[in-house]
Amino acid sequence: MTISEVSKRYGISQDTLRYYERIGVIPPVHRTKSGLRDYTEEDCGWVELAGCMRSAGLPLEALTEYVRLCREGDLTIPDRRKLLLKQKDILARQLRTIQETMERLEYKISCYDRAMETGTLIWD
Amino acid sequence: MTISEVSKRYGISQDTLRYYERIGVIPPVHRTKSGLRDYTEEDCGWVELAGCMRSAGLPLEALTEYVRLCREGDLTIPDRRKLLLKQKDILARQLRTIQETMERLEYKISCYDRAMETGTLIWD
DNA sequence: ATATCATCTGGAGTGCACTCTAAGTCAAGA
DNA sequence: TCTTGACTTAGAGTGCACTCCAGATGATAT
Repeated sequence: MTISEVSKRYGISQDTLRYYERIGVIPPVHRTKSGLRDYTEEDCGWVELAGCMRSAGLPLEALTEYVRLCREGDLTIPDRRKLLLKQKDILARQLRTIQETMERLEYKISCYDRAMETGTLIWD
Repeated sequence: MTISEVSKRYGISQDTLRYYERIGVIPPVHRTKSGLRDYTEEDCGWVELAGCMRSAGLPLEALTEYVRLCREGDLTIPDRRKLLLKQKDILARQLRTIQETMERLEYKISCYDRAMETGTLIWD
């Protein structure tokens, strides 16, 4: 699979795919004899994981560290588990923050709804 | 209220408070005769709102635009409502993304849990 | 009055995550 | 074979949201 195909498949730019590989967010990608990237399904799996984690806002650093541990072998399984647990906790906190902010927005929107009906803006 | 008190109260650095005011994320803050910032409760309300929206990851641009509309008067109420609705939709999408990523992380963590018990890592 | 600490402004610097550029190599069709 | 378009690298540039700095002024305690 070429880089342009992978780019389209996951909605990640070619530049970003090369960048991710360069800094270790994904492991080195398989190449053709002439040096062109030729993504295997496994390579694609790493791209998809990176895209998933990034879309949730997790930092590239956490991904590079995870990839590093995976490449080091089974002895790092407890460390990998701990790393993922930490990122999950970060997301759980972010989830609550977003929920609170959404409620806040919904309240303000409802005030504007009423204001547009009655012509009077009543606040907080 | 001094800037250092507001900084402590909301966990936002003094530099950031000045920056937010400068670019219009909050309206101009009341000053003492000698030019020092002297936050009223209303000023604090804007700071708190900015902190809330930022903690959820909304861009400063949306906040400056909202503040600009508020300062323009009641005619902008429909625009303000629309703006908040748009930000709420962005958060709703982000919420789903985070939930999906958390499920993904939970699955991987459960695989590692099993691997640490049985000594065998079974994937996807 | 003086020393010390907080605050002020304008502008420069930082970190993150891309994103673009230049100059070169590779591959497929006419 | 030639041309066109995709791909390669290293390195520079961008946008966002701060964050820091220098030099000046204000406020407070001795």
